Amino acid sequence: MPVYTDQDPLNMDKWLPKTLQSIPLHTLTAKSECAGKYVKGKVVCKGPLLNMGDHVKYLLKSVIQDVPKQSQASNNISINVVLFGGLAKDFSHAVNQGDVVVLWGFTVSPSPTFGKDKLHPCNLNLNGAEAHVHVCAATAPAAGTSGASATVLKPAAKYKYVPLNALKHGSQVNVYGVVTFFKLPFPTKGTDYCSTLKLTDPSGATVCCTIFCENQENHPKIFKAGDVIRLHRVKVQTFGGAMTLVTCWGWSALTFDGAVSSPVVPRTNNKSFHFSEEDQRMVTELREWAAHGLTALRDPTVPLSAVLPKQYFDLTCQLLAKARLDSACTLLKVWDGTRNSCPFLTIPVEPEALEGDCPAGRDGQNLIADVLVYDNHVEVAQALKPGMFLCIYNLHAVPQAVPGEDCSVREVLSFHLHGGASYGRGLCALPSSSPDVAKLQRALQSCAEQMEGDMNSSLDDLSWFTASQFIDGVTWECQTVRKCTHTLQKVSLAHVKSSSPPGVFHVEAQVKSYQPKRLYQCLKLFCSQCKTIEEIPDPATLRARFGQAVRDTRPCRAAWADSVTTDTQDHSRQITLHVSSKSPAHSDSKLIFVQGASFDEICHLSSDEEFLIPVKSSRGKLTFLDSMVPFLFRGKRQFYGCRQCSVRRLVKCVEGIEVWNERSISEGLGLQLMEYVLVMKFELDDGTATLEALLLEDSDSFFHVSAEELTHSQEAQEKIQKIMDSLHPPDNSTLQRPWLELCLSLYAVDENGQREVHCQIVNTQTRGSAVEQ
DNA sequence: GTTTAGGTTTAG
Repeated sequence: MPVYTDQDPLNMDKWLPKTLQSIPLHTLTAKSECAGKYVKGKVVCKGPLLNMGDHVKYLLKSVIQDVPKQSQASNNISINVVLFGGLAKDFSHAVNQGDVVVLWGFTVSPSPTFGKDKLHPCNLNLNGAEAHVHVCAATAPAAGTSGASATVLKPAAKYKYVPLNALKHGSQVNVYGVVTFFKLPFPTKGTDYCSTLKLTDPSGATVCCTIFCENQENHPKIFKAGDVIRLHRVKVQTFGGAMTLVTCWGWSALTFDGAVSSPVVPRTNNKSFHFSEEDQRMVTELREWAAHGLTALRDPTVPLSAVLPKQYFDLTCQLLAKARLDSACTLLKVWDGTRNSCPFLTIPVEPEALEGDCPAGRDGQNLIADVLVYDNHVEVAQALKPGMFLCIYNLHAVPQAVPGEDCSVREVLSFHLHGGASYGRGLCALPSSSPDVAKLQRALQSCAEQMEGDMNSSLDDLSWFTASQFIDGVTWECQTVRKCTHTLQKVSLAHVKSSSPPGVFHVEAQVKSYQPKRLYQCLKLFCSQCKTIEEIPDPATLRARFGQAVRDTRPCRAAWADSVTTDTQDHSRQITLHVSSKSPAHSDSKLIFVQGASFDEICHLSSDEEFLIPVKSSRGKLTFLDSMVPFLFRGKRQFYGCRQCSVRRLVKCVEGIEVWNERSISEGLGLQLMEYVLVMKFELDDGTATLEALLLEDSDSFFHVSAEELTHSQEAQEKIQKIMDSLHPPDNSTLQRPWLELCLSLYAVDENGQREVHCQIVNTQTRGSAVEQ
C-alpha cells in the first residue's frame, strides 16, 4: 500500500528516499520534470471516494496547500490532487482534512478547473505503482479546529488529552475522567438543560464540569459514579479559585460504564464520532486506576435488603406499576428482588388508578417498595412504563410508625424522592445494555423462582416481569405453565376428545391455529349473572344509538344534582350536566349525568377525573339510555350494563358509596355491570388429535392483561400480540411453535336445546423469556 | 457564535 502514515511531522523526511528533492508548488508547471521530486502540503479539502466502475475503479479529489518553511512567508498556494485506484481508497481511509502529506511519483497536467477555482494552473495526478503518499496526521485539534471525521484506521494520535491537574484558564481542551458525582440534566433559566459532573483522573485533581445543552437526550449519559467520560472541546474557566470545565461550541462527549469487566462501548447520541484503539486503551486504564487507586469513590447504590431507616441511597430497580396521586406526587411501585427485614409502607391506591400489574398482599411487604416521587421528578416518573429498569438517585428511606392490627405500633419504611436536584436527586430509565440491568435481572429471576416454588405466595405474577419482554428490540419466546393444584398424569388430545364431560386434563400441545386473528374481535361483554356474552358495539353503531336518544330530550331537573344547561356548538341542541352533589369523602372526582350529548360529545367531555353517565328525559324524569350503549364513561374507558339483569330505568340519587369506581357506581345505580372478556378459540394439536379449546374465563391471567385494559391500552394490545406471535409464529417467521403445558376443562352446555361439549384452557399462564438474536 | 450554573438534602 503506497500510503504511509507517521505521527510526528519532524520524522516525515526520515522516511523519504534520500534521492528525492522538494519542489515548491509555485514553481510547478505542466512542463516540470517530476521524477525524483516531492511536494509537501496540508490537506485543505478532501472529496468523497468516487466509485468509477471502470478499470481505474476509484477516484478521489483533494486540495493541498503549500506548507512554507518557518523562514518563508506563506503565500498559501493550493493545488488540486487527483488520486486513482487503490491509492484513492487508501487515501480516503487514512487521510483527514488538516493532515500534512508528502506526495511523489505524480504526474502534472493542466487543471481543467483553473478558470473556476483559481487554485493552481496544474493538477497533480497520482496513479499507478510509482505514486506515493506519506501522511502526517494533524496535531491535536485541541482548540478551535474543526473536528475530524470518524476513523479508527489511523494509528496517529488525533486528539491530545490534558490531565485534569494541567488545565489552563481560558484554554480549550479534550479530557478523559472518571465521574465521581453527577446531577441529571435540569432546566436552567436560559434556553438549555444543565447537568453537572465532578471528574477525577490519575493526576489526582478533581474538576467540576458544567454541561449546557438544549436537548436533554444529548447530555452525557452518566448512570453512576465510576462511569468514564471523554470530553472534546470544552473550555477551562476559573471559578472560586478552582478550574472548571464548561461546554462550548462544538463540544462532544462519550461515556462508558466504569466496570473493569464490561465491554468498552461508548454511549452517545452523536451520529459520528472518532473512536480509536487509543480511546479503548484510555478507558481501560482509567477503569483499572479507578478500581484500585480511587478509594474515595463511594457507590451510594444500596439494595432494598440493606436499606437502613433515614438513609439516602441510590436504588437500581424495576418498575412494576405507577399511579399519579396528585399534580405534585406520583407513586412508583418498584422491586429489586431483595427483601428488607423491615416492612415497607404500602400507599393505598384505587386499582383503576394503577398502571401496571402489582400483586397486593403481605408477601410483598418487604419486597415491593412504594416510592413517592415529588415535584420536578413527576414529569420523568410519568413517562416511565411498567417493566422498565430504573435508577433512583438519593432516595430517602423514612421510618414511620403505623398502628398494627393488635393495637401495637410497628415501624415501617416509606420511600421518598424529594423535590429538587441537590445531591444528584432524580431518576432515569436504564438501558437494557447496562451491566447493572443484567445484574438486576438475575436477582429478580432468582427471587421469582423462589416464589414460584411457593404455592401460597400471592406474588407469582412477578416472575412474569423478570422476562426481558419489556426491552425494546428483543424478541422473546413464550411458554405456558399450569397454575392449578391438580396432580394429573399428562394425557393425549385423543384421550381428551374421547372422554365424557365434565373432566379436567393436563396435556402438552402446540397451537395449530387460533381465531379471531384481530384482537378487537376477541373482546366481548360478559354478564356474570346471566352468563350472556354480547358483542361490543362499534363506534358507528353507538353514534346511531346515541343520536336517537338525544333527539327528543328536554332539560329536566334532579333535586340531588346541580344542573347546568349549555347550547351545543351549532346551537341545534342543548346539553345539560347534572353534577351529583353526593360524593364520597376524600374524593375529588365527580359523578356527572350528561343529558342531550351525542356519543362523540360525551367522549370529548370524558376525562379520568370524572364519571360521566349519559341520560335522557322521559316524562320529565331522568332515565338511562336504554339501548345497548355504555352507561358510564371515564376517560377512555366505557362500561356497559346488562340489559337482562339491569331492571332499573329511572336515574336515582347515588348515596352511601365509600369508593367510587365503575363497580360501586353501577351497584349504586341498580345496574348490572358487564365485564369485558377476551374470547379466543385455539386449535390444539399434539400429533394424536386436534382439539378446539376456548380461552375465556381465565384469559386475563393467561395473558397477564385485563380484557378491560385491552379496550383502551395500546400497550396491552401489543403485549397480547407479542404473546400470540410467540405461541403461533406468523407464516413468515422461522421460529418454531412451542409445546405448551395446558390444563383443559371439558364441560357440557345446552345450546338451543342441543347438548354440546366444550373445552376451555384454564389455570394456565404464559411466561416469556428473551431470545438471543 | 449568547445565557444558563457554580453539587450539599424534604419537611410530603
